[in-house]
Amino acid sequence: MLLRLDMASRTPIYMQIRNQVVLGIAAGELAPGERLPTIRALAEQCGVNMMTVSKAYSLLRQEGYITADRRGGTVVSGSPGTGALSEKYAAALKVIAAEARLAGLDEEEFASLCRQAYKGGA
Amino acid sequence: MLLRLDMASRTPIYMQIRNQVVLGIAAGELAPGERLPTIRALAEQCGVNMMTVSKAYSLLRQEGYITADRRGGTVVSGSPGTGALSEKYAAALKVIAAEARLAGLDEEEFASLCRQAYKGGA
Amino acid sequence: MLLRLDMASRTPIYMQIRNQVVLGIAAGELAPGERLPTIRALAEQCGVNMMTVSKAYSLLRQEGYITADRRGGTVVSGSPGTGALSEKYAAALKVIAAEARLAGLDEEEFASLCRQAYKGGA
Amino acid sequence: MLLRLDMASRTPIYMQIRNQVVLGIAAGELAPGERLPTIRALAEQCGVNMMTVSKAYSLLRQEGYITADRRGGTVVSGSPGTGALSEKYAAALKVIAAEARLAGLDEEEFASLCRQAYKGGA
DNA sequence: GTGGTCTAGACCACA
DNA sequence: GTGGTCTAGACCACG
Repeated sequence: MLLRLDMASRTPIYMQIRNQVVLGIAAGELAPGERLPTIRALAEQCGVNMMTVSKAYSLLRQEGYITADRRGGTVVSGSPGTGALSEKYAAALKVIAAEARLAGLDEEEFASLCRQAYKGGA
Repeated sequence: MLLRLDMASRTPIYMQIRNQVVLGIAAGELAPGERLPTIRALAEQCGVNMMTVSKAYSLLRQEGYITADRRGGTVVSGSPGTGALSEKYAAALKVIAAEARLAGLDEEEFASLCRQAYKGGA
Repeated sequence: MLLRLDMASRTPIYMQIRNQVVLGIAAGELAPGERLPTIRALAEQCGVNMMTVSKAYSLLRQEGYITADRRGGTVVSGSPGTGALSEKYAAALKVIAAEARLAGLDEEEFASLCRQAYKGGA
Repeated sequence: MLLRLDMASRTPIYMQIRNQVVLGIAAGELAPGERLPTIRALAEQCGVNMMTVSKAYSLLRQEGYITADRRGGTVVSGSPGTGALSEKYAAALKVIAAEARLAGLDEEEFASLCRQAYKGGA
């Protein structure tokens, strides 16, 4: 599990970390129960401040993707799955679909792209 | 074409305006050649600062969705269509797909959701 | 709305701020739609760091008690009310009830104390 | 008397142990004079560090809920009962009452909830 | 050694 | 001028 951060991106670093952890979990690289790197270790590895990593972990914890075990360490939590995409992501998906339509993709091409994105996390 | 802005959202207002214009174009509510409201009019209608609308228009112009009219107005441009989703949106789609997977949706359900989002802009 | 912080308490400062804002809203001192002090102002007034106040506001926002208006400022949100006490607080209430019982209070005395606490926020 | 510890909770483990002992005493499951498990036994049973259990016992002793037995054991002490809720818990109760009010509960509903919490420890 | 909290600065996007 | 983000330190509670 190696993180790639783009310091020039307008996406906040803590959100980039959060996104890549989510991608890692979805891809199975991070199995439920597996331990994440410590805040300090990840901060050093990425060359960012501890608080930035801490913020990412806090967000992930709040979203239920990970849990902080009081005995030390942070582990991936076996997420139950609500069975539905959150409203926020559904709205984002609509915008992306509009972009795709205006880029000239037809419904099949877009659906294929989406399947590919889904499979990417396998 | 009525804009719905959420002042409490974390998405910047200018981006909300931009997104809704893109959605409007994709849905055919805004046809190529059609004239957009003036910055002043839209700002008043939405109750936001003119600078905010200006920023949205600048972004849309820069992305090629609209073009400055000869007489100072702004019109929807006939989109060329590159035939591919921009890298930025492809990355966002991957994250959304991961969210969907972790929410418990299988590939078919996600693809169906994507088709729906695409059709929504019809 | 004046905040009283106890720097010696083991309750984190950001949580003290959060609690007092909740108490203020419940007491009607902070009406829905009313604007909260800016992070900077409150930080200076309380003699704490901006980030500490920011953390308290973030928590309150996440809990739905306040909303950050993008046009600047933070306002009290008219909370809908779920109609039930969260599990976390229900558990805390059980512990308090046990403490009361062991302190020698009977059911009536405890209920009276609870009513008083409820009315205190009127 | 079986303890249920949540390693993912933000409440420290030693405090969870302390709280459950208090709940156990209030509920009568632990009678005055009754002997508590040894630190070592409880630590093994719960899968936590001995120091953690020791900390909980120290706190309970300091609060007067338990006393050190002559031969090294620990027994539940006959609680004197001060007749009043400690200031700390009164403050916590106020916050909970505020939460309840904002959750939409009226005074009766809250009082009923409190009686229930009190009776729960019967 | 872990995460949690806090400080005293700073820069930036947004409006 | 607002909140959001980040840094480079530090101390503390917990286990």
